Amino acid sequence: MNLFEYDPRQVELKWQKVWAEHNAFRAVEDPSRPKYYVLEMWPYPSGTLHMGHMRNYTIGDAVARYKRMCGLNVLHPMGWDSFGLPAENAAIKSGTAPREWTNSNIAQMKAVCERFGFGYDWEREISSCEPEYYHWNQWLFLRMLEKDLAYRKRSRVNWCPQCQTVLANEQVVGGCCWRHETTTVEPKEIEQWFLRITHYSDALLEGTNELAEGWPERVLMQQRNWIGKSRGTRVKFGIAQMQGAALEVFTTRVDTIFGASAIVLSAGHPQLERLLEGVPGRGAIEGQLKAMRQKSMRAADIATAEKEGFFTGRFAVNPFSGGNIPIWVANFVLADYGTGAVMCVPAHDQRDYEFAEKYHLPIKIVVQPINGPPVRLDRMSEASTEPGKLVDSGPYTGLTSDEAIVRMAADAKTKDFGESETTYRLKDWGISRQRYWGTPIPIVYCAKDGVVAVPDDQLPVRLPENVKLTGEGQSPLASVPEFVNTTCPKCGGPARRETDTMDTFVDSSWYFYRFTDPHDDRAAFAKDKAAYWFQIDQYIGGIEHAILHLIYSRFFCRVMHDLGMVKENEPVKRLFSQGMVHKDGAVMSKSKGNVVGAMDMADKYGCDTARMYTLFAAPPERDLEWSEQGIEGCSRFLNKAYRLIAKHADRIRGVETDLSAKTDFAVATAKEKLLVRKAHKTLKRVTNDFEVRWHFNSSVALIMELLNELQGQEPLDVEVSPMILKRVLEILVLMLSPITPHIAEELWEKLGHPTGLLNVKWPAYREDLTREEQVEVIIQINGRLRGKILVDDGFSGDETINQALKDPRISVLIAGKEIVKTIVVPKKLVNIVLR
RNA sequence: GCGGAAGUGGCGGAAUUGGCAGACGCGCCAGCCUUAGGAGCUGGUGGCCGAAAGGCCGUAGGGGUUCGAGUCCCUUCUUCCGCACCA
Repeated sequence: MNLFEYDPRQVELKWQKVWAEHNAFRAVEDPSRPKYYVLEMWPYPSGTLHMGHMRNYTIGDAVARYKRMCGLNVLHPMGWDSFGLPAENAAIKSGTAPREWTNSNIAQMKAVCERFGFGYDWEREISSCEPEYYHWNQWLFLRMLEKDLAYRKRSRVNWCPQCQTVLANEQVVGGCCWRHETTTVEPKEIEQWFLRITHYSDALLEGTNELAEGWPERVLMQQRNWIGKSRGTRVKFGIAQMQGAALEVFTTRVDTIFGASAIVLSAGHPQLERLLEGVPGRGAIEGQLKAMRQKSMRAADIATAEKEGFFTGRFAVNPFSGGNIPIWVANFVLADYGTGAVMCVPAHDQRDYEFAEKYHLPIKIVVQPINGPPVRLDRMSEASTEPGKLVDSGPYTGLTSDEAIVRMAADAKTKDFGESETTYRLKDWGISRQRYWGTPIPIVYCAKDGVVAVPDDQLPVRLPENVKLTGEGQSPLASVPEFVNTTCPKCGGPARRETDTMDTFVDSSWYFYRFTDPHDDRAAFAKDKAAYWFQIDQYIGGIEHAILHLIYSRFFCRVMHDLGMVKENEPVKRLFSQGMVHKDGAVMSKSKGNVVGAMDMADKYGCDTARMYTLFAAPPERDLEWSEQGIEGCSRFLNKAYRLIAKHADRIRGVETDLSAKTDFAVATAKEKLLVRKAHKTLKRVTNDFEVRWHFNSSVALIMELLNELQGQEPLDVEVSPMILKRVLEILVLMLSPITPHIAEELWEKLGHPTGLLNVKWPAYREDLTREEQVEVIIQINGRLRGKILVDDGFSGDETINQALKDPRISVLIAGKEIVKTIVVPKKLVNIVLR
């Protein structure tokens, strides 16, 4: 083989073998060393991987390798989020058992990860569909049950007719299934298991402030939005001619209650049936109600739908004013927020205003601005929503909105018709799924003892294999008698197992803890191991998990904290969301048919090239357009680097270098100084890119520049000592090593280091070696570039100005003009302001 | 509608703290080498004027602050993302 020819495949296999032999990426707890836990979100094993998937892991691996070089004890594990619908769907379609299908996909994906040389500690590999893992899902569920954080209730759920299962609120997007965007979610009433995430509503909200330093603002914003905390007042309205009956409304603006001209209920309000009893014209009203309920199904146009409503025939009594106002039903009131009923104050709420205009409800102004002209009914074209001073509001007239809200809530409380209240949009997390391929919920139903938890020593409740999957009807497990029929742990009598399985988001809510102690068969994880590795120093994943996965994970962390299992309140210190990979202008995806296969790229260019291009094509947070021509550039670069080092290898191989030794610049040639400065300047900026900026695209560009400089200074065996050349090339190779680790190892060896890169430190740049003896200073006249001069590095401002004024070109331009002032930025520029 | 991010050559992008706009790469042009090139090497490549030196214009549009603005402020437009009757 030609020694000057770079053969990626051969180089990559060679070094992957060496790493494997040395267990190079095994992480071991070591309290004497600082740790660094870097994690990419574990993937669902869907089969082959394309370059869109690889970006995440490439970023993570570069960071892990860099941190390792900096001397940190790095934990960088990988596992498989291997429960979930696709395996089951594949089974229905092709008859392959879900476990078989899943494990074959895992094998494929692992092969890609290995092919790309990602430095994972494979001894810590976990897979959520294995009983060794889901055992602890069940165990955690039982702990939550004990703490009343898991409970069962009959409730209306979001049912996806395609998935044939229940969806969490988070899995409903615009009224449709998150996985079937054209399938409208239907409401259905069934018994469900819930996790009481709302117990932590405030904690999770408060926690976002603590995360502000390390998490992207938009993720925190989405989470705050999702929690949707709102302070207001709950007020009970009596109902005319119905003794003892009452309707509750929730409002943030109780100060406007004297302006209420109706109570408006959602079409799904539970009290509607009762209200309509004995109302004249009931039949017609129920017809309207039915029509509205059907219409509200069509979720797509809920947002844009015009406000519609009808009068129920009943009146409510305003507890503050004693006045009677009509009770309406309208499509713009949400059933599952607040109390599902609102007071309609047209003058001070835009929606109410529009509604009142349409149905000619009275509009009464009860709040006037503190500053500015008063609002007048005859000039009103929209609601006046600003707080102000109350008018026409009985005993509260004259108070400010803020004062009134406090006073009214207190009065309502005293007179027992309301109180101040905080509501959240966040709902408890329904985890029951009528599916097979998930964690069995460890519960038994006994005729005598009712709902009974499976005792810890009977865990895991194993998912039976060889289950016939049809995709129809209810939970597949219900049709497996060996599974369903069991004995009650309490009384020993016959009992039935719960046949629903857990939402797979349960699996991913705590998996990162399992990585700290992946094979523990007595506990989910050992407390001291988790304590050593946690928090996750850097978590990397797609923005699509901004709400679901990340808020559930935060919830689980808090639960485990309260169970005394972990120290921290938040599992993830820093979160990074990488951009998506596009091809031909669209996100790379199997369904769009624009995927670039990861293995194909590794075969064609080598994985180092593919990794490098992934980092080079765009900064990591931005979307990246994959270009076949673009990757060629990286391929060329690595070839050039290889050739250059191979060419000079003989001359420098045996030379001793010491990267920390002081270079004696006094005897250095101009060429040597130039190369050393370029190397250290590059090193300084690349270090900064890795430490703070995370702009690996710029790191790659800088390394390319350094190579260009080396090439430009050929012949490098003239006026460059072997020692200096070797040192510069070493810096180049070390900077490459987190990005393109295989070729870096190979080149490191060529430079005369037989023991590999695994224990080599990231080089420290030396500030003194980045400095030039002379610096170029630009000269501006009136802010326009008019010349450049070289000045000594140590020059003062005055000396610089003097030299600038002496410059022949400048002196011509300023001749005969008056210098108003000069601005000097040392080592950068002089600006001479004329006239 | 509300909130957020962004807009720089033919393309991906660089410019770290208000200080040489376009680094680096792709593409393109010219040359060298070669039996050959989807290899390698050298040079050029924002627009306009000019033989050149050089000049003018230029970071979505308009305005402002400043000696100096891609960067800060105001405003308009466009794109992407999030929320979308949350009472």
